[in-house]
Amino acid sequence: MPELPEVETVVRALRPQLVGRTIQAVRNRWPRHIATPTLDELQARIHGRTFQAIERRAKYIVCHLTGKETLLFHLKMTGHLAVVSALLPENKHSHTIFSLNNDEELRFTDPRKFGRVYLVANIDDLLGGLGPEPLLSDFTPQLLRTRLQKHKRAIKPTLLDQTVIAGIGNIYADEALHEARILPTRPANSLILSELDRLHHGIQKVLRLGIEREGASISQYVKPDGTKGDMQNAVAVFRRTGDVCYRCGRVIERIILGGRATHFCPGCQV
DNA sequence: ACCGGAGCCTGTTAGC
DNA sequence: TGCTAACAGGCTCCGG
Repeated sequence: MPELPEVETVVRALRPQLVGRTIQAVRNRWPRHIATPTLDELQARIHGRTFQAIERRAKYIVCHLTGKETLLFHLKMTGHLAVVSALLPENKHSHTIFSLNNDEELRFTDPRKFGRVYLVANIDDLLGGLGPEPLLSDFTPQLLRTRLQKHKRAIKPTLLDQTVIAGIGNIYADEALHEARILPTRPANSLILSELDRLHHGIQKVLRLGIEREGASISQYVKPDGTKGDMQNAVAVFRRTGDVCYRCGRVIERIILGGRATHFCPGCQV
């Protein structure tokens, strides 16, 4: 399930393969894969454009093209992007394929069909409502406090709200709360200053660890080259239900919170 | 304004 | 063992 570290890993892999390449054609075998505009308009607007820069914003992959167009991808649950030889046999779930000017193709494959392609002239239309990037310097404990004070619902689903903080998903929310020793059921606006400091530190620590380990290959996620990340071997609580906490020895529990599986240690998270 | 739940999807897993 | 039903969850939309 690609979250900030997984998407960052994908961006870092794709960047040297795509920057400077020109899109010659687009093929699509499932029209709803393209969220905006229509397939016809996408093809008309994208033909002949060159990748100038590729970056990540929240869980979006943002490709700046010549002509002030921006191509974006969201992998959602099972999306996979890779640059491969045009001779490689196609996967039946490769819904949208971009032919490049070097006998390679950028293929967006997604069995679950949650992922989407966007082409926009103004990225703020799509990204304007997102919360701050948790690894940038302007994300301070004070900013975290300001963002969380507005919400009285549980801290775990609040961390998943992309308008509050951008990029955190189910794995890293559970991991950050464990790192910070905070129960996921705590109301977001109930955290005291010392807890906010720990949570700020915990969020950054687990996200940086996830990037360093090139993502968590839990369920479907693999890197663009098809190999696994390593973060699944470094989680403290996620899907460790029934195992002992490395920090205090109590048994990890699993509850449903905000409709999401939530893993925590009842011994050291309060 | 805020919040919880449904819906989107299909491969994988759990349970009978 | 083999089948079916439940589950997985990021995000948007809708209704309370």
